[in-house]
Amino acid sequence: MSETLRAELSRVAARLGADGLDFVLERPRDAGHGDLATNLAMVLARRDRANPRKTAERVLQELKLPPDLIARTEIAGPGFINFWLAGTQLSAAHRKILDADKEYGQARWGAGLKVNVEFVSANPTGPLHVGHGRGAALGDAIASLLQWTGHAVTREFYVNDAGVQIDKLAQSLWARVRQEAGYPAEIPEGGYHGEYLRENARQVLAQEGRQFADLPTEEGVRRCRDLAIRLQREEQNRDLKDFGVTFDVITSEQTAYDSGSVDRTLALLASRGLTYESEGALWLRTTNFGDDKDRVLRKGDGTLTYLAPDIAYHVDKHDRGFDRVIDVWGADHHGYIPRMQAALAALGYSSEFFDVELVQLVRVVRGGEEVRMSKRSGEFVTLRDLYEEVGVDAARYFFLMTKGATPLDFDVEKAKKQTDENPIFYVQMAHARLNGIFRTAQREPDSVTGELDLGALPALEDTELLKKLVQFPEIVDKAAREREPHRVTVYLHELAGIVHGWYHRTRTLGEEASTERARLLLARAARIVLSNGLALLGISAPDRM
RNA sequence: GCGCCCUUAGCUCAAUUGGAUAGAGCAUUUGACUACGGAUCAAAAGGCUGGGGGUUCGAGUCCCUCAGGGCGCACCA
Repeated sequence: MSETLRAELSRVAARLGADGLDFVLERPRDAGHGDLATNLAMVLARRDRANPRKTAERVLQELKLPPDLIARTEIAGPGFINFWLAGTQLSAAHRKILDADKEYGQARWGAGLKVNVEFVSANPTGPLHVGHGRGAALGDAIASLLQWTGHAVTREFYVNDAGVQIDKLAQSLWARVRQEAGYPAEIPEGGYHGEYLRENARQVLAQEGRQFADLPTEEGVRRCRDLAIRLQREEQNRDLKDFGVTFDVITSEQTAYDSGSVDRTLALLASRGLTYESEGALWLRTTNFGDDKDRVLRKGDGTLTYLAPDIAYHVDKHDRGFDRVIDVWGADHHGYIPRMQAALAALGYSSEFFDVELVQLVRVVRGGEEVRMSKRSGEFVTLRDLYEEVGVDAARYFFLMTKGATPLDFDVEKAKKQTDENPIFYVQMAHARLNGIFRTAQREPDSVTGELDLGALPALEDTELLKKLVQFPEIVDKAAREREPHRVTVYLHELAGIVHGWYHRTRTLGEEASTERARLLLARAARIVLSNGLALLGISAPDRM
């Protein structure tokens, strides 16, 4: 509907001698300013150094609008032109909700684009903590948003199963195995002290037999390496699965070494003249591409830095045919972005290819006090601790309430409360209440069909609700473009507020037949939007609570 | 010292990416249950958007500057 209006406004702009003028047509913040508003007259007036309100009058004179599109216009404020949509537009929009049903809110503008969303990618050295949880909720929701807008999405997890931290892990597990078998042993310097490795050690002894602890150190550590990675990965996968997050592809750093992909990438960079030797190390000329210093790929001792396999990994994603690659990283890695961008630019990839979404730190708070320790990990609060206490729905909702770039205080007490202090119940209850209407009426929501008769909806609340529902696709669209799932969360909370108010002040069952039918149609549409929005965020929409 | 992010109501956060009178929830005060779920609703109060300057019809949003907080500044990952 807004496309028609936009086209007509462009035509008028051209006619007034301003072809291709950049103006905005948008839904005003304030409902009192109409359904759509444009600043066209103000932009025109600036160019002509004219009075914007006078210009607005001229625009309105030129504007030819079909009466079934726009019911009313006005000139307001400094020169805005406000439009009120005709009722036929609203009932048509309502029909779209029922027709699309579970797919309402989806769009196709991303069709043909292959997108890789890589998130969590925790080191396999311990349980996932709450920060990973935020990354998981955010990455999963971004992936869903991109799917909803037509993109072909792959959810990917990258395992750093090579490098020194894995050596430490192997040595730590081996030490725990020896301890469990009754031998004196110490966790090495910089090793992992968490309780979970004791559990793993017991598992290993149970699986492999007690004589495992008597292996020569070298062999014991070597076998502990594989065992530790496998056990940690299995646990992480369980934690994620129970959190409602699954991955399409899991890529291992070690595999990149083994397959020669790292060597090929180094050769590729060298063949393009992007590397040089200095002070015994191999450097990448990232400064030519916006980084503030060149970066080491191979250290003086002959081993590779983390950057080398990481570039290889992104080359691999490129070679797999992705048009866009989105990495969700912890904010503490932000300093790493320029060098990765520089490396990929050096390889000639489009600047649109690679993008990073940063997730800021999560502080877990209980009654105003920061919680630092988990019984399990001994160092940090695990993701599982968190969602087992507050529930998966509440955890995901809280993670998606704010944008990832702002630090988050996760208040455990608040998320647990089944009261009005907890926004997740507010939204879910709106859905459950709507369902309650159908339950009381003993009708399936899907059985209420037909055209929405606006004349049978006398209350202001009816129109307010309908207009809010119709905004949903726009919200999804924006959230997907900006990669900001919290826009959906905020919208759902607002919608829930409108649903509660509508429910409280109007009645459905027992009203005059035409009104009852119209309100049931409205309730069905609201139920669809709430349920779709929650589904998008990976949160359940209960029929009763 | 340099770089990035953040700073909005007492608290936790929004604000259609430069739009009109900066909005919600919680907390506070007041009111509403013989009606589809009161886990709700309605109302009041709460703001120099950290301070200062600039850009323009118009700034929470862009630029400069200062202050406070976080995170980076590796031949760690």
